[in-house]
Amino acid sequence: MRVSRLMLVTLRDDPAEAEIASHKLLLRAGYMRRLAPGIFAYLPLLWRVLQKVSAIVREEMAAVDALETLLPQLQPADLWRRSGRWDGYTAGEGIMFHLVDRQERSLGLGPTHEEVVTELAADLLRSYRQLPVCLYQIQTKFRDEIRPRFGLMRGREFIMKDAYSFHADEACLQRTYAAMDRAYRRIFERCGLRAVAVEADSGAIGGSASQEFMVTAEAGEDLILASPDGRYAANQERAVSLPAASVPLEAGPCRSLATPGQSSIEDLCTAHGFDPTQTLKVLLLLARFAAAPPRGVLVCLRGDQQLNDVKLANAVTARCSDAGALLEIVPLQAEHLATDLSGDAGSVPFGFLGPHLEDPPLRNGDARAVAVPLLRLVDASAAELETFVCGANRIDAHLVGARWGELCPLPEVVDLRAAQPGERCLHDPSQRLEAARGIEVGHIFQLGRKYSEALEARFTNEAGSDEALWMGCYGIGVSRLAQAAVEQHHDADGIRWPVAIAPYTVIIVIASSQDAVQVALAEQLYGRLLRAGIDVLLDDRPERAGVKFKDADLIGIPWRLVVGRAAGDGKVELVDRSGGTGKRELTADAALEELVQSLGLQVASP
RNA sequence: CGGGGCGUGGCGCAGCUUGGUAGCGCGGGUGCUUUGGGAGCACUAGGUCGCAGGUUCGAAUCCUGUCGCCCCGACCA
Repeated sequence: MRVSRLMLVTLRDDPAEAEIASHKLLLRAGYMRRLAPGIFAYLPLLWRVLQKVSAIVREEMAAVDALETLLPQLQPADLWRRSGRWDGYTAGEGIMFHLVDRQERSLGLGPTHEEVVTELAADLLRSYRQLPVCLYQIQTKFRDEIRPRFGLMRGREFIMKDAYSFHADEACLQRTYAAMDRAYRRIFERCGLRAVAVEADSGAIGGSASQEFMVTAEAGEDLILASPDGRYAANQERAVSLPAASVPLEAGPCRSLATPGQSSIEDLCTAHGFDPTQTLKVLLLLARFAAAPPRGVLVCLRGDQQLNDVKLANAVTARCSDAGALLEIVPLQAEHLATDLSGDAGSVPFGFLGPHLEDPPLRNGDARAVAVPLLRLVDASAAELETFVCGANRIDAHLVGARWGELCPLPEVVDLRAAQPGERCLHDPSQRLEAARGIEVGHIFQLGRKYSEALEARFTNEAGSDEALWMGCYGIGVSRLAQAAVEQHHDADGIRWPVAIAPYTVIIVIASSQDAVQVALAEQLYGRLLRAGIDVLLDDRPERAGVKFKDADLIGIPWRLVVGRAAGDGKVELVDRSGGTGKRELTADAALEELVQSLGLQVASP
């Protein structure tokens, strides 16, 4: 391709709309344009990158016998109602774009395809003899993100590869899951990305095991915690660790302590010389559901620990399975008691809560007081305390030396604390978690039978009886991956694409387009590279050399061939954009030979 | 949705405090010169200052409302 015909528009200044390097560069270098928040036009250069990524994905999917397909993006609401996800995906902070058609039918614009593909499986898969199968597609997904950000990092319309596998039993699912894990590692490696696999929360997709693939980059939205020995890595949402040991509280009977105005752990410890690890943090929260009234949740953590919202949401969801989708969990405020629970706002001593807080007495319609049970959970860090300091459930008072069992029964113990960098690992307490930031570019799940049971996707097993399919699903954010690559591969001058996903592999720069000798040699090289099957750009624009060098650096073509002063002697310069071999003057043939060889191709004769 | 910031030629910005009818850099076009790291000179096209009200003799500037965009939080490939 000739640059003069490429519709290349590069910008000298950083666009005001972009914050992070990759977003700025993709805009500046003419790869994309924003149409609306989270909605982008992929310009020809970027489309080539996306095609190259897709080609690698297709090869690796083929290698694990996945079948490419293309599923509908307009999806009937009924299908989503049957899986139980319609409300969660459309109401409240749901992310599904949805609409009503002229026949008054509700439709959603596909944010993901578990429902559609499971419906297909229910129709097509009847016998264990057909299993396992894996379908995938590379397609635009629509998600009404609460806050689109950073260009392609979090778009409302983006390209995703999503794959779904179906199995006769869990062991088979696990084999495919493992094969996908390996395929994903190959994909990211072939794309030239440094990526790490981490244990992950399954989120709204559901299912059991899941693993994310993170491209490490400072601009990443996720925090990864990993052990130095490489044996453990997890998203902080999911990560587990050993908290620091607590400082034992001096022995003695449980006593009351006046703590006027000391409603925070910090105030309490400062005033009385307690260590935060000796205290109990008691949080009163309100969980809202799609299909049930709100419910109060009482959570106990050790005073120095932080609540992990994701773990809590999972715990609440698991214990309120008939309440419909969990919409949100918010700190319970005094006004909630009256408005959401019809309770008495004065009855809860906020700031001085203890685990023995009674269920809030509520006024029913007939004015009789009824106690609505709180969902009570305790984190292991708090459950392990022999004695502790906690709120007395009276304003301006705490208890010192309280014990589980004496004060109140120990609530259900659940892991609810946020692991932090520097904490000891479970698998080897001599290892301490290290933090890194990452961009999630892939996520694989063992879904189990969640969708197949809901949508009655059943098959006949070897024994002749009917059973629900086992499922897995596997996603890669193709457009996000492209931007993540830029985030990981750029310098002060512009993008430095890995060769495998660069829009073009080589750019021939004619230093002086007025020089007939240079033009002739450049054209000859251009033809030979084209014939060798190399993706080559010829910068034939009547610009000064400096402009072309700047643009070549900015758009990030891995190899630059400069046809300049030495063209008369048949010599050119070969420049490696990643800086590997620097700038060298070679004969045209030698340069071509080297290029072709480094790219593993056959040289074409003049 | 809550908190913060910003809307001025295609892009990046100044002007607004203290109202007087719009400016700089880049980019576009034409010509001459230049020609290996975003050239110089000259000429030129292009903006009802997000929108709507209001105050005023007069509004980019002051007031009210409204819309849009960006950043921080909930969301996720």
